[in-house]
Amino acid sequence: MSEYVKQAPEASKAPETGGAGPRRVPLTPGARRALEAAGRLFYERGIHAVGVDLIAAEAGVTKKTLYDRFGSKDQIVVEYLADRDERWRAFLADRLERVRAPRSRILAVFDASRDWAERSLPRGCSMINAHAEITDPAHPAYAVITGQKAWMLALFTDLARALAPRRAKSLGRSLMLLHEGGLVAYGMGIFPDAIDHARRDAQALLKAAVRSDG
Amino acid sequence: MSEYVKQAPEASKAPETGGAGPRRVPLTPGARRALEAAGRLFYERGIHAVGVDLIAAEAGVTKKTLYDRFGSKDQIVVEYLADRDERWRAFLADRLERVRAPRSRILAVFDASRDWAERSLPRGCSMINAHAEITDPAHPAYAVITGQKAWMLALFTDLARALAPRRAKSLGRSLMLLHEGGLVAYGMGIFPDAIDHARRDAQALLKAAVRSDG
DNA sequence: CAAGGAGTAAACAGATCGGTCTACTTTCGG
DNA sequence: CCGAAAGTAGACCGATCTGTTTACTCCTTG
Repeated sequence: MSEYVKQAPEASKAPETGGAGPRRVPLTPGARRALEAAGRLFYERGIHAVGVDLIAAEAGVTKKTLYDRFGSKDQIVVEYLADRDERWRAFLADRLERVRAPRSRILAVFDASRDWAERSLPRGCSMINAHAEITDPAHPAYAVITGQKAWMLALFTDLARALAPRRAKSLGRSLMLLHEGGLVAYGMGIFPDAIDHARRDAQALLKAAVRSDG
Repeated sequence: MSEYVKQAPEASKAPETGGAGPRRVPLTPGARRALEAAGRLFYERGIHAVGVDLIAAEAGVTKKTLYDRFGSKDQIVVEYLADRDERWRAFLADRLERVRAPRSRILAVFDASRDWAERSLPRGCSMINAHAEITDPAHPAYAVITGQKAWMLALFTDLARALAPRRAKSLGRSLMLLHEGGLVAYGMGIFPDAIDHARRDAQALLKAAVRSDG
């Protein structure tokens, strides 16, 4: 892998859709198939374990197309993570739109995570997994990973503010801990229904928080 | 990497020290240095990102010695994880020996994790990280990873039993969630002092659990 | 109709991967 | 004193890795 210099030739335009972050490459049909294949393979087997030749073969695309569109494997990794993040945020936003009560909105995040997790292999959170493989903070994908977690923490904190404003910061962090714990326990198969268990614990936590907040 | 067939030539003896698991190779001076180097490199950079040539060079050992002792890179990975697990259990046992009150013993696990984490790079739990890279359940290291998490869950459940016997199973899982969440949040730098925060949440949880258990 | 964007097919390059091998040296216990 | 264990030094193997290149084919659009 090159030293993070390469971007796709036509990159560095496109409007900001969600959070900040490097790049998005225009998705031609071939690029779209490549990204879909890369996403599946990266998630199932790990990033380092999947080569560009395999991605190209699975996508029914030549390596030239891969490099014409993305410029480097590192950029494919960035697109993979940014794409998953974007999808997750859209999925979650849709779930949250339908719920009004502050307490239910918080629990809806856990429900969304459970449903999201159950629609693919039980391999847990792609950001946590990617963080285990990408150890260099200068890697362009690193910001996507930490940005996703920072966004989730901010979300929990915001949701907590509507429920217990004085304890929002601490409560947000506690919810984050339960949520991350649920994702990991689910991904590693430590015990069954881990995300549901985390949800129940969150529910108890919220009850106590409301009681003790002004 | 070979298909998991290779073990060190002299393997498959040595008494069971801790939990079950595939095997420990006798540690000659060269093998010890190699394992120390491999452990540091694997943890800091990830398993797939570290080659056997680098391990040999950092350990001041030739590749022949590596393969005479371990037989394969896969076996080095197994030794790396089993060694860390063994060390962690010894470290934790020492901490637990000094505490008697059931509630304090549970909190001592969080304290031990915090201290253990702070003595190395903030890269979180080596088992969680390894699980992100080793995706094949047939890999000999997989049992070490899942075995470690199962052991931790059993530990939390046992400790919980002394405090709230009727809720031990559920309480053990809740503690596990907080603990794993703390490890991940710490490893990814999501917010400061994550393990301490998890400890505080565990403390509150224990208070409530005692109140509602027989 | 001409030009350019998107793509296929496939060879190629250089580096690195895990792993093997030969030849020689050092150390130590029976 | 001798043989086995543990090690160094370093060449070597085939496979795979990321990335590049040449030559050609579609298809769309001005």
